Amino acid sequence: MSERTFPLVDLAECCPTVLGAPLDDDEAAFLAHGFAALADPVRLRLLSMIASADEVCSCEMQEPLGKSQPTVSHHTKTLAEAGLIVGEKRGRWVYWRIVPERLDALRRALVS
Amino acid sequence: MSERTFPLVDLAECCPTVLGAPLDDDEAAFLAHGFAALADPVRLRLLSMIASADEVCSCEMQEPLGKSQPTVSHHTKTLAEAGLIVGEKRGRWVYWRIVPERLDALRRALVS
DNA sequence: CGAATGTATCGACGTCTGTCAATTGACCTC
DNA sequence: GAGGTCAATTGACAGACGTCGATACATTCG
Repeated sequence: MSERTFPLVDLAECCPTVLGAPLDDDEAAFLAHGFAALADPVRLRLLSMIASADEVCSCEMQEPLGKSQPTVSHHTKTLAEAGLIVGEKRGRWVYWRIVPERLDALRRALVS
Repeated sequence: MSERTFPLVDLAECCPTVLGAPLDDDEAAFLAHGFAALADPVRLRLLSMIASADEVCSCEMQEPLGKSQPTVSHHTKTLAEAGLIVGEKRGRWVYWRIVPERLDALRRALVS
């Protein structure tokens, strides 16, 4: 392989990280739960739609995803339980937003 | 199996990101496959052990993980197929190393 | 009130996944 | 070669997961 520079300093300050020291059981389970929420194409598309629009109603996502209403509801629940999104009910609708801190924590876990 | 090459430069600059614009099906599937490899506590501990020691023999990981030899082999295969680690056979042993570029690509997909 | 609409839950189904015992394969050493 | 050691594969099994139709729950509007 060609040369590679290691940006060691950066943001490796807090939080459990995969690549620093060996993880214990609890840290591994916590991170695995987060990554499991990202391990499905439909959920990733859901997440990207929400992130791109800042706030999205469930009813807006069903059609572009090509999935049934129960399926969309199931996936939003999974993402919410993983702490990646939060929903707010206004009237008959539920509006979802990204939780940037949680995504950041997962991202930082992968810092080299 | 058609071989597809990813130049390092492209990996460093391009690549799908979850939070920028809505993902299409292919991008979502590609990322989901990567995150799925991270979605298991045993695999995360495996990965962190390899990353911490730079190079690790399979035989060294079986005991601290408390898993059977076939199970460890199964997980290393999963990680390798996701492109996160590579193995080199030397004599009777297989030594595993991290593939930083692949982890970086997944990490960058989560950039806000 | 009752009808309509958006969401969540339930039940069922097929598929995927994690696990291990048993076996096979590769390699080393005597 | 024979026997020993490490890794990969196979087969089997239980549990988790993605999906959808049907249904129940909430809220708004006549």
